[in-house]
Amino acid sequence: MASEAQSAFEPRKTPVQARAAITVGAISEATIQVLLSHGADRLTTTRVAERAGVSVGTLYQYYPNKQSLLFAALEDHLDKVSEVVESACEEARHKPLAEMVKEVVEAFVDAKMKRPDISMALYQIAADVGGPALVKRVGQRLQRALKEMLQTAPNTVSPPDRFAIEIMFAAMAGAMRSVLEAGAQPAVVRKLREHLVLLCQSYMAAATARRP
Amino acid sequence: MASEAQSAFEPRKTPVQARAAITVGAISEATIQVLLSHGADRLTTTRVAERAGVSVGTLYQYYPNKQSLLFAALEDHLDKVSEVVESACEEARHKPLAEMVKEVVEAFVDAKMKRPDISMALYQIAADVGGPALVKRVGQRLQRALKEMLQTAPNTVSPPDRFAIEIMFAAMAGAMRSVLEAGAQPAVVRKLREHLVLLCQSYMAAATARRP
Amino acid sequence: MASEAQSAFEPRKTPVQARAAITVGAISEATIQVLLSHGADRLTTTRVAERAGVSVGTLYQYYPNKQSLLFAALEDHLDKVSEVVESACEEARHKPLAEMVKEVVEAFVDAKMKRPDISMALYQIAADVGGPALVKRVGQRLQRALKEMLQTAPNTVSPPDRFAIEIMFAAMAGAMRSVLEAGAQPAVVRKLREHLVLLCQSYMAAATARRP
Amino acid sequence: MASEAQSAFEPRKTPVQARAAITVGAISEATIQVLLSHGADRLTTTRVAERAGVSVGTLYQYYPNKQSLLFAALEDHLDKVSEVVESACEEARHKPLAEMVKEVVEAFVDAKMKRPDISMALYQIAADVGGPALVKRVGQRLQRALKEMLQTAPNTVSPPDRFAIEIMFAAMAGAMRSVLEAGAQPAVVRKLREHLVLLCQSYMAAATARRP
DNA sequence: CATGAATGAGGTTTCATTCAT
DNA sequence: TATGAATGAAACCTCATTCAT
Repeated sequence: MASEAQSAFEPRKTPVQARAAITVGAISEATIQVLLSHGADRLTTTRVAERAGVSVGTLYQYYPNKQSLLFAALEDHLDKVSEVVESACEEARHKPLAEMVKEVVEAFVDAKMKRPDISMALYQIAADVGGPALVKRVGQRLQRALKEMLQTAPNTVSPPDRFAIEIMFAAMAGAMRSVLEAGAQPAVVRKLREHLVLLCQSYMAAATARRP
Repeated sequence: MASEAQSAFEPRKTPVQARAAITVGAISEATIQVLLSHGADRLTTTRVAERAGVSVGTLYQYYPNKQSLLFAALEDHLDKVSEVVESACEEARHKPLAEMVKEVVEAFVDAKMKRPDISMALYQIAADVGGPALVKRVGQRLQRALKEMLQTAPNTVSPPDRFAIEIMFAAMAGAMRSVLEAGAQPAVVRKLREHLVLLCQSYMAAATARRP
Repeated sequence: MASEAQSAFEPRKTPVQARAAITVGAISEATIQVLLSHGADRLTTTRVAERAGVSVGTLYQYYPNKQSLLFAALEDHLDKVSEVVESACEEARHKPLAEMVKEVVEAFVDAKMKRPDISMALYQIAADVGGPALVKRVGQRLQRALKEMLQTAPNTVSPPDRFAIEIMFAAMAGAMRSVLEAGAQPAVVRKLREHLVLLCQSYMAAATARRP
Repeated sequence: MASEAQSAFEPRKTPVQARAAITVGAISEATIQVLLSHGADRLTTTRVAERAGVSVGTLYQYYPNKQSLLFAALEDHLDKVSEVVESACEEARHKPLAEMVKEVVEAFVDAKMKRPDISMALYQIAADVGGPALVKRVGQRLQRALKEMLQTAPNTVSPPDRFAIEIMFAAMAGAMRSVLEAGAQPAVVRKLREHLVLLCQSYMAAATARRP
């Protein structure tokens, strides 16, 4: 059901020769580079190909159109972040609620802020490329991981519901975006980390029914 | 033929200027309409002019370029929201912290969700048009209002600092964006309102030092 | 019912200013010129615009795409030929059958061979541009004219039926095409004229039931 | 490994050559298939190769370029039709004129209408691929066969001249094309057969000087 | 002032063809 | 010989912006 909506974005062919795999990697890398150095509206397929050291034609052998190229870049990034957060969720199971939240939030912030430039660059294109749909999909994946983790919290009668988790997730994402767009100074990022932990802890605590 | 029947008490607005105001309004309105009906990437200056019932040339007499057109639309929207929130801040002074937060958050949500279509449409263009800078400017205005309000909270040793307010603001914005992009069903919006109140209240409480 | 199938080919706007009318004429003319001088596969929209002394953008103000440009050229030509044949049909009413056929066939040949270069050039594009559909439409118009003329033939019990007329028409067109593609030497064209008259006369006579 | 188990009596075709023949056949077939399923302007060499189950590279080992590919398809078709008509001409020698014409015309119509889809598909490419020249060559071959046949007609002083034959041939071709492009309904094709016989008979009769 | 025709740089995309593996 | 990845010229088309009327 997701595939039909985005078939126009799916990569065109899977490389079978070694050379092809290298080419795809180079194009993918170049997409980010161009996004960073020229900005979203000066990103042209020709420029990306140039930067990747291939011809435009080659680019179009692997991506059916410009959107799919950007879509893939966004997807890659979100997948990486997702994996990190999912791992954190698994690691934190059965720990006290506050601990859980702390570890997951810190993992999220660290993953997103590892390459602030890329994170920011991708905000530029998200709107044009079906970003919201993609974010939603990834969000659901993470929310499931969060939910399962929270169910293992000790001394809990009923953990926060789906919606609370969704809100928390969106709130974090919003705060990070705001900081990124303000320049993401390391000192600020450190404070953000602390504050988001506090914010999420207090919200989760408020949304959880505890055993007396 | 331009100044017939003009009372001496009316503001010194010549018919020409009055017509100009109408034209600007129409263009501004048309910008949103086109954004809604065609999407950001099919918004052309010609189309906007058409929709507004004027010629492109006329459009360019009021806006130096396309960006300024979009920028103005975004600014308008943010200004309206700001005003609402600022009023709420003034009204809520000296009330208990939880009350304060509740009233302001609800005002914010209501203002933003009054025309969900417009809010969403503007997300599409924010990235291309210096949105972040504008949001930052408006954000600072609101944060000042919030800060001043919070300083009047009773039984408080030290109110939340600038950064906490900023985070809270960004978190709210992020959560609202998420709900908007998911379709903004009225029922969901109601739940959002409640949850954001809870989120902000618990966060503000955690970030405030209280008198024992 | 014809318009829906070809809406993509219809001109984009009707010129309202005098300048625009000149422009459209120039583009139309240039289309034929380029077709003659470069051939169908070297006809590019840029080249046509160049030849017309305007920019590509201007061309696209009046024709939504390349096809519509070629379609218009073909339509123009067929319309002109149609008018000539229709007039001939009206003039020839009530004359003896052989006379009728002679006059109409000669009118057709003359109209088509007036600018053999254009006729030939258009064969090149007919296939790509929905030519058959257009030819069919024009054909029906002419067949109606022929039919009405034939009904006025003296000493006739029943004139040739629709199908015979259609065949005759297609046969003439085929023979002319063949001669055009062979170079359309004037001497050959003269012989063609005579032979087509003979062919059509004998076929029509054979397909007509006469009063004894 | 290329020459195992080869009987001394079989033609000196190495397996490699045999495979080549199969490949060429497959490509040729694929060309028509693609023409039918995608249309002339979406026929690409890669697509043809894919359909034939070989790689583009292989295609280019048998055909120096795209044109030659299409040219070969057209030539094949015309050759098949020619053979049929030539046989009919030989069979019909010495029969009465009307009989001759009837048999040849019917053979022609049947040959062309055996695979109406292929006939139509080839119209699409004829213009781009030197069709006229090819048609002329094939036409001359058939006209010679027709002429020789007509010279054997009994009770004839002078048979129709070259030009009359050419015209008749082109007229038939035109009429068939028209019917094909209108859909080639079987019932229509049957009527076409009858009418073309009539048309050609009456024209040939008119163009022949008979013994009194 | 308004109009809308004209501009043209520049973007996306295709596809015949080549050649290293 | 077969493969299919790579090439890149060249086509189509858009749209922000200008300026004569």
